[in-house]
Amino acid sequence: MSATIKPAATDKKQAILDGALQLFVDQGFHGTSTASIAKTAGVATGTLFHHFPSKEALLNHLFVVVKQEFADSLTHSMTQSLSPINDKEASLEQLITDIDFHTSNSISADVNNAATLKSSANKLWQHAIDWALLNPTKQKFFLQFSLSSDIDPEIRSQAMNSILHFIIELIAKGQQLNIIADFPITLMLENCHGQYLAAIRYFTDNPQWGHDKVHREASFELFWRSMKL
Amino acid sequence: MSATIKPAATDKKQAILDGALQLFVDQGFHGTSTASIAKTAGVATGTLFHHFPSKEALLNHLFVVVKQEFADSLTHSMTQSLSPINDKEASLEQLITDIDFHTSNSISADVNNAATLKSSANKLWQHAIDWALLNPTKQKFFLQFSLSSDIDPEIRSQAMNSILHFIIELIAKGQQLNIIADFPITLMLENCHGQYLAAIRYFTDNPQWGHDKVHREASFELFWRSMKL
DNA sequence: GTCTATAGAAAGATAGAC
DNA sequence: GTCTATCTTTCTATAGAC
Repeated sequence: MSATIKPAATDKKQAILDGALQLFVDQGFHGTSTASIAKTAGVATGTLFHHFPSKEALLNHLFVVVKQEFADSLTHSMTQSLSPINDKEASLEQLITDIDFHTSNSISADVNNAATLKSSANKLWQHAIDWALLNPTKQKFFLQFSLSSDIDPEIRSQAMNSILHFIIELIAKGQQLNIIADFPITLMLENCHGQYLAAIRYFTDNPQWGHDKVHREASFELFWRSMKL
Repeated sequence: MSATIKPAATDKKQAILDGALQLFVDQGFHGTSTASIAKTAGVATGTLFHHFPSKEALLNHLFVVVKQEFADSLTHSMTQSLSPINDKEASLEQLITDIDFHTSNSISADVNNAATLKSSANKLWQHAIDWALLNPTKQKFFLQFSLSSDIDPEIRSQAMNSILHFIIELIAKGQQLNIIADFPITLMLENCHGQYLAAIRYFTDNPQWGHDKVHREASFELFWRSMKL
């Protein structure tokens, strides 16, 4: 339901995940019965418990899947815009390594100044907002369940760290280059996350400004002003 | 009821509210049974439904009470630090009016420059963080239920607007005085809210920095850099 | 106002046929 | 893999004594 083009949910397991996502967002976890999930997905309750051992397992699996989808979208946009030269898969780790050890290279020369780093950060920021606007239900799912006690703590911290890890490293490198302010890094990470959540809440609450250049750029400027040196 | 010293919960209604707050935060709304609330409060289930017509009504009442307590604490701190001269009750509306129409007065002279406005904003920011640190359960309650579909939408928007209204006006006045950047005001409000949530999440997750001057000032600096012109 | 006892509905999960 | 049917537990809310 949420993706633009999809090879039809011949798979009933996917239909269960899709239905659960929508119902969990609308009614909460405990407010949604397994019977209603099965009905929405067009399957029987027995089928749901064939694919997932329990209701909790279904929620945790859904959380990991959606977080991974978001992370993949971000990393994909970064490798596209920052390392189009490399024929091998250009990972974020590689970008960071470039900045760290080869500050006179051609690639890192592109990012080793404030103006270009700001431009790169802007692209990443705008892409993250685009993803939220294209996936409003998944975005609401994050807002509701990222802090929820319904998610297994291990699953949550694991999913969170894997996604935010590359942002931590980027901030650290920006500080070493004297481009990013040198406040405590975990505080800056939390602040970065908080400003992102605020931005997507604003744009989903006010869809008319979602593609307005002034508002989109303003949301990035607010973010960048707090981060830059 | 909520202040530091409390006349003991002789009132069973208050005991129900206290127990519900703790259990809703720990287990979620639908994850908490009315029986467990009554047991925690040391009363019978019949007593709970004598004071509240339904479980939903209990949650909504709790939401309004806690939000109001937070708002009262903020407004009280502002009237103390900004208008100690006035013998009449110094309201926020009055402060804003002072800035607006009497820019050459003695009171408004205190705030009609960037340095003093920054100092006032800092006091407000630090007080808001202190409140969250002194009331960790209520702070978690906000994080979990401010966006939850379990709260009646009318109750929520009413409670939110009444609290954030004076911040909206302060930002608007700061913009008129060319002290605050003139991005769209509702975007700035949402950003302000997001940065506050990020800060209290950081300090509750890392209690060791809760009273560290460097970290506390850093959290304000991050906020102020994005807001100032 | 507060309690005990319970009604009536709905929940998560399972068994077994196909 | 998917279904129907059902078991057992737990839930919200009420009734009525004190």
